[in-house]
Amino acid sequence: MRKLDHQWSILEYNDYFMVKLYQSKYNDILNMYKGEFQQKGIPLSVGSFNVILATYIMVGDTQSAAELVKKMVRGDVVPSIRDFERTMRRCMPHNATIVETAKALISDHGFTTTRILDTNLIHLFGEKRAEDVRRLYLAQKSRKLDLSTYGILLRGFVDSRQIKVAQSIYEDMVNAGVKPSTFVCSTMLTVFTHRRDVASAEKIIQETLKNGHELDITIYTQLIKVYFKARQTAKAFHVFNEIQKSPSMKLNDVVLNTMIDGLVINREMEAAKLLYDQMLKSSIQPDMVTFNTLLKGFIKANDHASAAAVMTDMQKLQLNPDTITFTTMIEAVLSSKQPSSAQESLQMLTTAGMRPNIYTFNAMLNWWVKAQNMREAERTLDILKSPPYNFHPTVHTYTNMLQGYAETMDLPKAMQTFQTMLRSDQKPDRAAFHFMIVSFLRASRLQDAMVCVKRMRAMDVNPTKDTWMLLLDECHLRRDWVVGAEVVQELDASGALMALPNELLLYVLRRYLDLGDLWQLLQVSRDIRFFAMDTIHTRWKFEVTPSAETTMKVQCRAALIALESLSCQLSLQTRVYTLQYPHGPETDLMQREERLHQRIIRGISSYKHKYVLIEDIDIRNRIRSAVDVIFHHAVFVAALSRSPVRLACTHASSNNRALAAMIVRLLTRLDAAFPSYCREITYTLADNIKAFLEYTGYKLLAMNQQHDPLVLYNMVISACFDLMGAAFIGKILSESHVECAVQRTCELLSDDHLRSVKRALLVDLLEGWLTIKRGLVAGELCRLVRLEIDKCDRHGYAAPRRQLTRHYAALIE
DNA sequence: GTAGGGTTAG
Repeated sequence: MRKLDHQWSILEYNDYFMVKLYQSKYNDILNMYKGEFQQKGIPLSVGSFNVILATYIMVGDTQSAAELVKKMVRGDVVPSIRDFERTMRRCMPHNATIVETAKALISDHGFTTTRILDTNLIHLFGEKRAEDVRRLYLAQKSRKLDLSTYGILLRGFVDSRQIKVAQSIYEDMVNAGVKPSTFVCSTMLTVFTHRRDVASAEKIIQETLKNGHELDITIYTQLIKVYFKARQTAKAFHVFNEIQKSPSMKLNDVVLNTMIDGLVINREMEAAKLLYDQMLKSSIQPDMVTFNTLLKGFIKANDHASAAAVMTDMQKLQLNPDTITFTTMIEAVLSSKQPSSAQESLQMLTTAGMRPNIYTFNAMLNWWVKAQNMREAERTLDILKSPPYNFHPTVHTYTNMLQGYAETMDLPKAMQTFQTMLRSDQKPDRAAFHFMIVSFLRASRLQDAMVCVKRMRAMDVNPTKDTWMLLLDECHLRRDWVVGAEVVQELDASGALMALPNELLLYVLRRYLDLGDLWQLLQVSRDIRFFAMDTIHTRWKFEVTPSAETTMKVQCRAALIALESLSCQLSLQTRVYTLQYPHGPETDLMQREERLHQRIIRGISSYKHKYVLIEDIDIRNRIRSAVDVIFHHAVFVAALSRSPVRLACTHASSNNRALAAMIVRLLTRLDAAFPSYCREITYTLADNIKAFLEYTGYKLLAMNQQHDPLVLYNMVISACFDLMGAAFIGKILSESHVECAVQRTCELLSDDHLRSVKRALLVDLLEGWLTIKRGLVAGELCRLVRLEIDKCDRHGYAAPRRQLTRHYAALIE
């Protein structure tokens, strides 16, 4: 192998080491290295370094391995993870663990040197191994890195489209007190442009200037772009003027193209054309970028004459349309030519001498998707994947397909595409997940859509407000509160709830959540307590902040909210089951109801006044306050919970009556719980009804006839009437109490335009409550009510008779 | 190691 008198070059030593390593002859390697190699003072090369390091690892001499790496801190050879892996692929292709060990050694002992760290990062980014870098970074994160290292990291992640990671590394950099260079500034401007974050862009510009760096025209160009993207045209023009005024900068084609594109983005085609005309007359002539930008704008604005004029100008300058031109125009071209197949549409390109790239294919594919022709979209996908193109589908390719399958409701294909996407190592982005979610929702698979959301969030991809909205709307539509609660939970956990625009937050709270849910939120989520309280305040108009005076009321309110939801379940089940309580599935509900009654009773009686003598008075007052709250809840709060939509459905009035019955059961229970305060509840209730009717009178006086707020108003009065009827059946109110109220109501509603309301109320009272129970003596009252109904009829009203239900009388007892 | 144009929901 070795010729006499021939001095080996480093390459020959390399070969020797590598062959020996392949043969696992570690001693030969070490003898040669420690002997002849070092005696002759031959400088280590990358290749031999890798072999020696591998040898130390193989013989278990970690100490020497670490020393070797540390020795490299001074010198020209850089220990590189990438290079080590390359050597190992040749020498030890079957050893899977050695690379990991070497990686750890290099990063532990080498990365303290900026030069070694930087080179490794550049190597890894060069191989598109951003994920590896991210893991390495997390290990280094705790210490302050060199400015150059930050620069490489930021640029690497921006180039691999990991904008979020770049942004968080920049935050680390700022926190470590490292000031930006122009390179970092430029890199971060791309991030801020992407995010439309003007404030951060301006801040980093100031920081860089403060650091004594001179900002060149490239940075200013980027700044122009940020402003345009963030819809701040005036500021963009300001920078443009600064460039023109500055003696150190010279206006060029890139700046002008950026300006034109910015105007196009902002749909300012007049201004864009003006700039373009000036350009034609100036020494800076338009180029392909200029033409493609203008074409995009005119096509988007549906100005085909101007687009054609641009094409003519292009020819005059002897420039030919390129692939980008074609991609820009492809939608317009295909729509006018209406090809019948993928093959045909491709032909149109190739005969024009175009060689499509992946962008072109994606645009073409998307045209078929939009035409809802998935067969041809699939064919396009096949063509782009096969020879002679052999393109790899991108996220956009898959996402376009997903959109098509979502719209054509082809869930199996959508799921299949999603799987293919994951297998091909393409990370689904928010749009991909969005269409998967749409696919599931269209197939009525809310639960699976939810799984998607969770998976999405686990991958650190956040849905936009539109995706959240879609999910919420679907839950709302299907009245699926179980999944709905999960959505709100995820929304809350994602931190997006508070970041949502107020409009959406209030939508969630007002339209989506019931009073019961809001009540939960008061206790569960501190962040949204303020909003929940405000919503309860403005929509349901009652106090929720506990204080010395209100604690009992707030507790009472909580129990009432729970009772309300109980009564809904009850009325649903009584339709199917028995009229009497103690059998069947009702029993459990009744026990829960009893527990809630107990809570209210305890709330009233647990209070001990410090002056024993007046305790008596306090309990009386507290019973009165409790009944006030109960009345308010039954008439105002519950009435507002019944939306007009709910009222229109058949079960609505049955729900209302169930609630009235439930309230009267509670009052009866209270009556029994405080026997020494005989009739206190009756008096308070009667007082409340009286006050309510007076209030109603004033309301009616103030009300504008044209506005007709009676829809809602009618619900409030009818809630009071239901309560009154139920209380009469439950013997909380006497015949004379009801009679007074009826008389007063008839006076209030004597106007012609209110007659229909009046009649409906009276009929409901008579047929829904007064006459449903045998043996109930209400002769006078019934006569009065019938008389009033007759009066209405004589004025020309004959409403259809209602079906009677006798369930509710049974429910009160 | 720095700047400009083409593909995706709502």
